[in-house]
Amino acid sequence: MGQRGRQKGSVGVKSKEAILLIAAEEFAEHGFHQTKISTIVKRAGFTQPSFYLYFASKEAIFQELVQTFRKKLIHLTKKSRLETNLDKGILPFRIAKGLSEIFQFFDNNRNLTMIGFYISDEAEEIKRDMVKDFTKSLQAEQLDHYFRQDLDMQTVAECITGSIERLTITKLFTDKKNPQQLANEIVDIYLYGLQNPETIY
Amino acid sequence: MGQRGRQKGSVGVKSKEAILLIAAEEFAEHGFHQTKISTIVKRAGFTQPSFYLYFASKEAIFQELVQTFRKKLIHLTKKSRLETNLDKGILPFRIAKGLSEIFQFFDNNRNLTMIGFYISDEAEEIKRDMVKDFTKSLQAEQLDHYFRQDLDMQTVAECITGSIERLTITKLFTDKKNPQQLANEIVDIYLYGLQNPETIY
Amino acid sequence: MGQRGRQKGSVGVKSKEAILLIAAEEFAEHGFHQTKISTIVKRAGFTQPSFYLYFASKEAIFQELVQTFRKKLIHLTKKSRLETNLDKGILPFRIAKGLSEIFQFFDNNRNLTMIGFYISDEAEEIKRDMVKDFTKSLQAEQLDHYFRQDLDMQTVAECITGSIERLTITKLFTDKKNPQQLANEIVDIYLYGLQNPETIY
Amino acid sequence: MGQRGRQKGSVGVKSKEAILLIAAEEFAEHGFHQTKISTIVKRAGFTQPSFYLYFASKEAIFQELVQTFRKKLIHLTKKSRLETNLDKGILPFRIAKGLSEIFQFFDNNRNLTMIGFYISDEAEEIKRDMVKDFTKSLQAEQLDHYFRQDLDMQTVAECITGSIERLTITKLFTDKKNPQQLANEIVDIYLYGLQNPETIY
DNA sequence: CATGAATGAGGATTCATTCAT
DNA sequence: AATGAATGAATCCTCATTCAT
Repeated sequence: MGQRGRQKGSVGVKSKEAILLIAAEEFAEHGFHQTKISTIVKRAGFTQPSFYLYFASKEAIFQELVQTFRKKLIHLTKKSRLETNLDKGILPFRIAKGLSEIFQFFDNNRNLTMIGFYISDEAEEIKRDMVKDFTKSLQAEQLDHYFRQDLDMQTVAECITGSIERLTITKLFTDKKNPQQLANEIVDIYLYGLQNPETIY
Repeated sequence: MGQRGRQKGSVGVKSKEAILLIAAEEFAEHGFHQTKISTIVKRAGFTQPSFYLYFASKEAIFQELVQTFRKKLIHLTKKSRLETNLDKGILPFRIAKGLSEIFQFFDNNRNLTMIGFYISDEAEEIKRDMVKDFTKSLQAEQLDHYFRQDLDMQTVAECITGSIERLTITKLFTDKKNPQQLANEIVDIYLYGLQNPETIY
Repeated sequence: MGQRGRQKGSVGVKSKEAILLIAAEEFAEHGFHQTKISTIVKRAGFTQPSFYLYFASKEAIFQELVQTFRKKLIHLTKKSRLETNLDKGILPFRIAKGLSEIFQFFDNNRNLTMIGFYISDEAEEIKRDMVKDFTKSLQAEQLDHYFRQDLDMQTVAECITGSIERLTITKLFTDKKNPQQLANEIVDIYLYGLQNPETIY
Repeated sequence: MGQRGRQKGSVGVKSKEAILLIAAEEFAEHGFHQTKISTIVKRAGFTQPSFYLYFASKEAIFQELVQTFRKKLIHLTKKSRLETNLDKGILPFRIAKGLSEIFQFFDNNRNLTMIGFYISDEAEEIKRDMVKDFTKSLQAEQLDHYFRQDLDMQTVAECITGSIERLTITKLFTDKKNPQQLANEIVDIYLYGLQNPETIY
């Protein structure tokens, strides 16, 4: 049991990765319950027992995909923060870059994103982490008086996260807009608001 | 079969509603696949065949709940539009009222909302309708120069919808904020943006 | 789950009993692991799901059989003790009667005995209880000086239990000797020993 | 296939014996069906195919262990008989010695005994042989008038075998009594019986 | 209006065993 | 002498659904 998945040869590694790849497709398209191991395995050119050579259960492979997504996302966040510290660019550009990277990452990992950000039970937790992260950044800028003092930055973070969530599905994954565009638009909307500055009330 | 659902007797109606109520709870909490008819029926104090007296299948009862949600939401939207036309109040207030009513509706119909807005396959379509609706309103105000001319109002509508989606789950259903508060905050954020107006770059 | 097996109608009860009966045969003949639910159910004229209408699992039905055996055996023991107290007959006769009843019970419940006394994991425990019971009786007689003072009555009880175990398989279940005969022989052997009283060393 | 088991190299022999040793442990503890080749092989530090280098199947290795037990037991019996013939000691001592040797053998080969005497299908046959052996000896002594004439010596042999069976499990393998003690007690019980010789009825 | 009883169809998982190297 | 990789063949179990009453 603990032995599972510790193959050393390259053939086994490849088989495992082939299964993971197809599993990601299946889970992304059909969700957890409607995805059948038999289908995954058949598509990968194996028989059912082979699956259990590499994964302990259906839950296990799903978790592996979720964790992969999560780790990559965390890595992205960390990297982003480091760069941010060094970066001397102006604020909107910096924010846009961060968002753009997220969209880019989602775009490059569509199946994984579907699984980790939408389908899995951990999706909520993952988003919570994202919100936490956003909140911290936003609050920092708020302290620096870049942002309005009267806003609840956690609510703002939730809003932005929700916007990302939606735009990813409706614009990014439908190939209607690219990561950069989406990032720019979000920044534009959230930074300056809808109100026409020329209109006076 | 053609007979199904045409019960007129009050006993049957009550039974059906009891089942619907519990089904909503179960679907909302466990999702479609993990909800078992046996559980619903047991909780409602019936036996399995009784279920099929009122609903053609598991899909059917789920659909019935989704449609109930959808109709109510459409009704809300229509009512809102009618009132809006008559309403002569200033814009932010009017928008906030519309949002508040949505949140209020979600709050009053938590299980139904979970099902129709989050769990069902139609959720996407329902949100699309909501986005369409928002887009129309936003574009109207844009034409009236209340809103900035350079914004893609469909994207804005997606953003707002995503924000509602998230805040409903994280703030409304956790009883952290009430409908009015959430509506006000959204309006505040989207209308005026994050940028501190006093800070000049 | 907790509901399983609580059928009220007589048909269900009969079905359950039919399954139990055949299951006893199968388990007795093939042991736990080699007994297949599919076989039991097929022989009983049902399909697999019906099995789970009455029993939670393969383990569950096996346990039910074991417990039935155990309860019956305990009941026998208790009854035997009560009668013993009233009985004023001479000792050997009383012992023989008790043993005879055990053999009779085993003979009347061959499959159940195979399961509870030989196959199940609880067999050891059941025998331990039997040994405990015998030990108590034997020690009582020892205190009354009917039996030799220098014997470890627990060992004697183990010996008798082992003898019963073996004779049941080799003589009783092969129809070579009947319960009464076996009981008498055991009494004769254990009470008076092998040694020829006429031979002097 | 024809090659199997004919290894001459010392490495192979050692590997085979290592596997046999561990297999004995596993079979003794978990029985035939619950013992997994994968476990045996893992514990022995090999991979599954290596197993089939030495044994044709799971049944085969089990049989090998059973046969080892059986041969050793037969050897013991033969030796015992030879010695017996030469032995001029008095009867009870001789019998006790024989029993003691059996218990000693069981004690020295616990796993093998569990397998051959309790778990295997051949256990019955092996016990039958033991009974046959005992019967012959007992009948010889009966002819010599050392034992009572009115006893069915085969039944006695069954009883003794059952007693051995039980005491081995409950007293010997639990380290509560040693081979010599057990042998003496059995002789004492079976030879002289339970009845208090001083009590007259 | 309601139920006791039963099932069709499928899906995850296990394990002994083998092939190619 | 040994192994990485793979599989055939089962087996338990679940759940929506239906039939006869």
